Amino acid sequence: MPRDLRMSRILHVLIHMDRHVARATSDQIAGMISTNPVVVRRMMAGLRDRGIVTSEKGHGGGWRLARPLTEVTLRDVYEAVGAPVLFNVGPTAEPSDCLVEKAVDARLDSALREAEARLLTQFAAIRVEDVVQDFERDFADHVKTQGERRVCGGHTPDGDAG
Amino acid sequence: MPRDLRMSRILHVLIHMDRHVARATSDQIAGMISTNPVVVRRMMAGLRDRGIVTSEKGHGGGWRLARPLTEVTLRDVYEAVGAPVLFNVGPTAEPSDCLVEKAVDARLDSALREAEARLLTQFAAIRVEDVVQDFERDFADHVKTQGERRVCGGHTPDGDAG
DNA sequence: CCTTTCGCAACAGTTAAAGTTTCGCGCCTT
DNA sequence: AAGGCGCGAAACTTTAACTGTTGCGAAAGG
Repeated sequence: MPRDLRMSRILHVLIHMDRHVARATSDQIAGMISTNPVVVRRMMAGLRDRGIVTSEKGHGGGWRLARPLTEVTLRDVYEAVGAPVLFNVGPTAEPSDCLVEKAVDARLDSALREAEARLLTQFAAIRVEDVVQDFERDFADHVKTQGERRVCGGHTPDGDAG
Repeated sequence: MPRDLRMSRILHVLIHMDRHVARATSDQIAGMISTNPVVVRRMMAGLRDRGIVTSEKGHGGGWRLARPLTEVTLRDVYEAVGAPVLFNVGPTAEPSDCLVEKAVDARLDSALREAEARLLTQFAAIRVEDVVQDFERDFADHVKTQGERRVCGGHTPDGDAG
């Protein structure tokens, strides 16, 4: 159970916006992911800087998708939150004079860099729209077996339910 | 949160013990990795439980390797420190009722699990002895180009220089 | 008996994300 | 033009895990 939840939360938000609420205020978004509007603005700022969403102030303001989710990959989202360190483990931060430590850290670094490169490649290959497809399949099954049309937090797939 | 340095530090220690100091007290080991003996004992406890090292109390006590480094892999070390969470990013810890969140977390989980499995497989394929080989090659170069025989922290490759 | 050395418990320090509070500043409505 | 809405940003506190530190107990040996 890792710590940095921003990717998960942002994907959650982007999909809700695409499917259910074209425009959403930070307050409404905060409701979707059970947090508060300041945290939302902090997360969304990176997306705005990368042209994934836009923000508007004042009455009728809030957040909108700036491009379709077919043109946003998980890697875009990862970078939009500042490309945080992926691994919780790793070699010592600063190089040492000790040749033993150098050899150890070189090995660890090599393994971790390869794993990181692979993971980022995989992130780049997954469009947010692919996750939407996953959701739609799950949702169809859910409706069929349980007759329940609500998704979560009062939102339905056909419109904003506040 | 700072990165988890235990694997790096333990590998450093194991190699020094194998090459330079057959027996070492927690105090001496703490000197090798610039920390204090309590941290050392905490790290080494897992290795002892897994039969990688042994500890003895009292005069002449301390730590010893219990088996050759050809029989210890990076994965053994990883598990000896409690198999900490590898990734710093990931989905929300607890499953949600929201189908969107479920779809998001399933995708992230899938990508991360695959990356984790690959990394652990790679750790399992690297014996600590392989890192010793890396070190010996580097050390030979070092002696050739700089004529310096010290490794670090006052230890030489031929014996304990406490 | 006394020193050495590990074993263990308890607590403070560090770091980055998450959560909160409180401003200011545009923008739309009236 | 006034007022409320909503983002922007700064300044905290909280959280979680490893790390660092102190103190006491127990075992081993001279």
